[in-house]
Amino acid sequence: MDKLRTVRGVHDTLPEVLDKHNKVIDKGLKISNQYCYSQIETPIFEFSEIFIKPLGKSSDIVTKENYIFKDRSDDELMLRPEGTSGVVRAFLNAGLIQEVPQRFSYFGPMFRYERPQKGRLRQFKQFGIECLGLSNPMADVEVISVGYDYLQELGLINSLTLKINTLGDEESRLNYRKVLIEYLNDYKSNLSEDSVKRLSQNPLRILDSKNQNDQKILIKAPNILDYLNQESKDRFEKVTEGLEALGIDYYIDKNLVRGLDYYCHTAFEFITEKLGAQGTVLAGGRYDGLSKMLGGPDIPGVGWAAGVERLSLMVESDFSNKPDVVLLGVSEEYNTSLLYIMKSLVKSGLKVEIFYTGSMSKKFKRANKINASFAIILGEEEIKNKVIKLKNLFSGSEELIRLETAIETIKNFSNN
RNA sequence: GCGGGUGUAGCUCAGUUGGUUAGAGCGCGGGUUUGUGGUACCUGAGGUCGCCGGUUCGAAGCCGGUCACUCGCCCCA
Repeated sequence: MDKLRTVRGVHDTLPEVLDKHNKVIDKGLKISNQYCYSQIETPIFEFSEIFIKPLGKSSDIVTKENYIFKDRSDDELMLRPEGTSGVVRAFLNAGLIQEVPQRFSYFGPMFRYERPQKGRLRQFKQFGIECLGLSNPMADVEVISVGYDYLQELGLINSLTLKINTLGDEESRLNYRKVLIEYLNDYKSNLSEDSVKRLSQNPLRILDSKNQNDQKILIKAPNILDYLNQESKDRFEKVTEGLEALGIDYYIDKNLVRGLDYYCHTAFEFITEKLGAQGTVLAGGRYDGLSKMLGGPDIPGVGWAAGVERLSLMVESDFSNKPDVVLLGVSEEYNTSLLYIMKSLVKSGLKVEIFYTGSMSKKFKRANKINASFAIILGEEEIKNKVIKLKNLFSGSEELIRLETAIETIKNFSNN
């Protein structure tokens, strides 16, 4: 039995759960399509630089969560840990910079070698959108708005809150970084071990430390919003004004920083209390530098990604695969005829299941169990008279009628 | 990668201070009903007690390791 298991953090998805995933994805495709985002699909692995350069060499995703391997041509490849880099690479590759803006949606599996938890898997699905070629702050608002509508459509918006922040442009960030380091250096001996490490590598990430002592120190830390240059400040104001104009509630979390190098300006997260430690359900931001990091021209972009499994955990399921009609023969010798009948029913658009084995009693019990509405019964009498017996499983009434008549009856019923 | 919890039948769980053939409910199979269901009753199958090792006359229960899940940290969707 032991060898039959899946590898750690990688799960089978059984029909009932997969149905939820698909609904989550379908809603995303539908909403984003209305906003004229077109679906794109990119490979689940790429040359590893495609991810390493934009995400940052020191990022956790690259240093300890990567699935990097060499193929038989000795190329260093990486299973994708996120979708944005691949989409931008594909966009550049296809020469679509001639026609900006471009709006894309995508979904598919991502891979991160992390310690599994509820809502955190090593193979998980993301649905995301990317808007490329627009530096206008209204594009940020548009993208957040698509996310908002999406979560609303899923019926989840009331259990979520939107946090936003700005990381500013490069100049603002460098200025802020300098004062932050100066401030934190005074408390270096009191900071958590992780934060001391980050002080030299990626000081901004100290801001979202959950360590209580770190938090205390951070209360009086300089605020990034005070170190934005005029341009970055104006930009952020336009974004928040835009959200207000659309009636999208948000709160500014000055400590919200994204872990990936490619982010700048707007960063946002929709979070919930309902999933424990993995509360981020949809998150993204602006990544104007990404295209250049990949070796392309300077193309601005904004986007977000949503965790399909996490959203599914919050979504109600009404999965069923119940047939409109079940077919059962008095004995096994009628199964061939039933298969023939099945074809006509399927062609009429009905869902059908045949019960091949068991006694009549067993077959009816099974029909009840799966909640079928009708049964078509075939036996000696029916064959002789070239009819079928149609039984309404709710009322219990039966009639001997022609197959065509039965199809009409069933169709009328299931259309109501 | 770090720390805590859990691991008995397909599912939810009992299993008394270590002591014969490890239990229940639900579900599953067969039957009461050889052309008729949802109820009821009868009956059957299914467990190397996560895995490996140790302690013991004897381990599902104690000890060590390991694997998986879970909660938190880290990080993120």
